[in-house]
Amino acid sequence: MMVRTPSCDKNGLKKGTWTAEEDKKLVDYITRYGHWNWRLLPKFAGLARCGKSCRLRWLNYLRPNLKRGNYTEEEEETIIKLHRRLGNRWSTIAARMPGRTDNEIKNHWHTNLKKRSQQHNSVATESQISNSNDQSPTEPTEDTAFQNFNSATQDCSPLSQHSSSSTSTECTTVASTENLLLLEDEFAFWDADTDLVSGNFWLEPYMLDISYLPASEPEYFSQVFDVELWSHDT
DNA sequence: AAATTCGACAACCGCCAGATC
DNA sequence: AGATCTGGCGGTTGTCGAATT
Repeated sequence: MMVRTPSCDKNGLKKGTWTAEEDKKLVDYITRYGHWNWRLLPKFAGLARCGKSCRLRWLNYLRPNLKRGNYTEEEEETIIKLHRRLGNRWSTIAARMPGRTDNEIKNHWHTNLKKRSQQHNSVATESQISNSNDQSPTEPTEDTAFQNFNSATQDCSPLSQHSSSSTSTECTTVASTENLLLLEDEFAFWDADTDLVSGNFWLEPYMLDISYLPASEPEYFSQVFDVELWSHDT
């Protein structure tokens, strides 16, 4: 749908929009051999693309079981909530939302949810100001608890992509017992539906789920990919 | 009806961390 | 130990169609 002007980089590699033919080559190759090396993959797959471009195309568009668009209220609330806690850690947020990519979530955030979140925040701030005299300063809210966790573990948390060289021992020292208890509470939900993350979804990497596609799209996919498509009943 | 603005999102870019040589 | 390679991430851009003026 989004069409970028086709162009080539200095190495003669193609840039811009992927064609159906390129998609087919990429899917065919990965379905058969997997993605063992993104840099070399395009050469073996017969694509005049850089590895990064192939990787991105696969992860954000061609990978099986991706949902596309049509965010539910629940999903949007989840994104807003997670963003409030995690900030712009899109990949971490995406990991909590099976079928959604970090890129898609990021886009949806910037085009839809940011405004909504800001509105929510301004309302929340107003009510906080009006209630500030009533609230005990020692009583952590859901969000402050998370901030405590973040500040205590920001250099060593697996959630932090920019981890430093701090050792786990140092991190344990920094994170107070209180914070760790809060952490347990905060991330209780993290395990609540791990089967979504660690279960069939990830164990069936090459099962193409087309249940989310409009009626016309399975035909396109089966033509383009020349692979057997099926949706699973859950 | 034409021009302009806006919303959507695929894709690129540069940076970083970890792995490997 | 240092250099290089690779994968991954978040920020940003570019282009389209839709909506508005």
